[in-house]
Amino acid sequence: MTTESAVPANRPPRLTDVARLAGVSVATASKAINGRGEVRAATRVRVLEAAELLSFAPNALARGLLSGRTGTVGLLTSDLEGRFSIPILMGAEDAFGAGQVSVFLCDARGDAIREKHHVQALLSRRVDGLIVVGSRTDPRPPLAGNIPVPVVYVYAPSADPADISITVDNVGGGRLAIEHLLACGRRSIAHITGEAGFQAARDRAAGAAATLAAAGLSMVGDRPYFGSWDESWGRAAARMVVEQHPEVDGIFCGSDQIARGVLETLRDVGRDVPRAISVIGFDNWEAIAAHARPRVTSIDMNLKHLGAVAGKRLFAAIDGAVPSSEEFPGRVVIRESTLPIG
Amino acid sequence: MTTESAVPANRPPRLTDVARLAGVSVATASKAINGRGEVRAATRVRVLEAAELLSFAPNALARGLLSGRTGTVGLLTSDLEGRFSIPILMGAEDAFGAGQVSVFLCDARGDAIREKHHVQALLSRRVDGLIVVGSRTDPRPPLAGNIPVPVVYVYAPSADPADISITVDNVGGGRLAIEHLLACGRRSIAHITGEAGFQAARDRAAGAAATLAAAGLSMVGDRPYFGSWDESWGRAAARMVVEQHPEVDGIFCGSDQIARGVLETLRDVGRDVPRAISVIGFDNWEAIAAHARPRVTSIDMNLKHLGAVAGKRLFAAIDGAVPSSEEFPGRVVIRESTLPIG
DNA sequence: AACACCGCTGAAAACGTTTTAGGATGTGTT
DNA sequence: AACACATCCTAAAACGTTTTCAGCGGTGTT
Repeated sequence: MTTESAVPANRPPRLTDVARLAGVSVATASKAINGRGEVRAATRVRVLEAAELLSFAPNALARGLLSGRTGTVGLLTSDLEGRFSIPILMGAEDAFGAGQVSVFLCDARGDAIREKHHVQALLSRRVDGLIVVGSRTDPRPPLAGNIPVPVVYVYAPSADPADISITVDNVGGGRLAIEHLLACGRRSIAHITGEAGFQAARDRAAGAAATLAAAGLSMVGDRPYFGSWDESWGRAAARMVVEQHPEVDGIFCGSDQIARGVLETLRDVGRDVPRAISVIGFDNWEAIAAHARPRVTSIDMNLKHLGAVAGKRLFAAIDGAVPSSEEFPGRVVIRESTLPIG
Repeated sequence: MTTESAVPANRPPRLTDVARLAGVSVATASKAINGRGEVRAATRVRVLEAAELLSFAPNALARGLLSGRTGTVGLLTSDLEGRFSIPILMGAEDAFGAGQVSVFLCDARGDAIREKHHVQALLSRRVDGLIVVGSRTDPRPPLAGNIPVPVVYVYAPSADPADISITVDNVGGGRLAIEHLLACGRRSIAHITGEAGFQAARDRAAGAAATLAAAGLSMVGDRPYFGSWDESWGRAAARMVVEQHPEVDGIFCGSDQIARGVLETLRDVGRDVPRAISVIGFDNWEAIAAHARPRVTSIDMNLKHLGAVAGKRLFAAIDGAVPSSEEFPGRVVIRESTLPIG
């Protein structure tokens, strides 16, 4: 009962252990495992078997130290709670998942100090690149200091147009929403949305206004109803709209929460959705939109796709390419609160 | 205009650069920067100034390779979309944030293969420990293979009682909900909840039943109404309950979504909440509970705290301690759907 | 003036891998 | 039999840091 000579004590196996077990040098073992260099087939098999037996996993630190590449990416988000970051984060993880890349997650909480600190930590760990995820579409200041690795900004673009930003086309989103309401035969359309301080609110409103104008129409009330993003504003604003403009037959809401509030009021005042009036939301937040009564048609911003694209662009940049910024359209997810004609 | 001799080309500065600029050896520079060993005050200052000037950040790979500690933790979640993982994840990040630890995020999507793959990747990067976050409270199989670092399971406990699991006391949560309804003077209480296949549903129901029994009462309908976790089940079940048991004056819902559905039905049938009947939800999902009309009292599971505790216990385990499993109580967040007496 | 001692600094080894350059072995050619 | 040449393998250097140990100069003691 002698102790198996090549089995290491109580530590992860090293390449040395594999080499010893296979009866070759570490250099040969390395080449066999990585499929590089000239190694005889029989030798390669022997090494691979040894590695398998010890369940050897190469030390990524040593490898990274030598090669300069760590196979590691920093993901800097500004609000982990927010529901915008998560799908983006998932998309990015997807883009990496298949390969050999792992993601460092950091939440800066929208705090510049914390952000700087996290960037430091990430750089000292020699990440190959950074993805910066924002929670609103207003441009954000670019990362401070000179960052020695590629950076891709998602959702919230960098204020510096020279940076790579992957964003949502909110103007187009507003257009899509109005086009859908028009396709439903609606002609008296109001727009109830969130805080005017948000670029997203202004962009969507601009897209909506332009599309209505192109159809020879104007917004009910002549301007968007800016307020807050939540249900109570939807309830209050809807009440105003139906009282002041009883002819309204379509409402474009800046968020699904607003849409739910709007639906509630319409129900209270006896307006039938979608027969008498159509309602469309924004964000396609499943939990909110898909469980209302009736279920809410909404604009989906394809955030997961956005994240995936960001991941791919970052890869490209790491490999030396110079990707440019991109803006992606949303799509209409039709549910029961709108009734397309035909 | 000679090139500053100590300024490196176009690469991150190394300790060598700092040492050269300060006119000392790398050994001394290292000691000065880390506050270790005997370094004369004047020398230390000179080194620190040089480091500052070059904005030197030590290469964590090299450091980790030597010390065996990477200051890195793996966070393995099974559903990033789910709203349970996120607060936990935030709490854990908080627990680490202040220190020198960074978090590797991986989403296994509930897929065992992918999970194994991610664990491999994390181990090859020599994480110091692992946190495994589940999305439902049913025990999960422990990580396969022998993991050479400490592991802490959160929310979903490991099926192996020898592992460290940090969980929510769902039985206690059921008790809290019923106690609150009793404190509101309610005596005819129904329980509408999600799928019976979920341990969480069964635990909460058990806690509720026990508490009612201790008060000499029984559940309206004599058993919980198991169904699904969403609003439509809340609507349907509430209709059944008020028709078959018109005496009902309190409803404990297994989720805030169910509670919203229940509220809608009660409104439709003209039952006044909270005067004629009290409703309490579970999860305290802000977006759902805090925007209903009336706003929903709910049980909060303190998930963020759970994550923070998991982080701390992992630290302790890394430092050689042997923490044990812990179960944490929830708390009642009172809103408008219940009206406490007095 | 010789000695011990203290405070500070530097040379070198170590962590585990990849890569380069060169060595050993064997095969075919003259 | 000597040579050129593949083929396969190994020794050693390198990545950037921390740590150990020895050395060096200066100070106080005898």
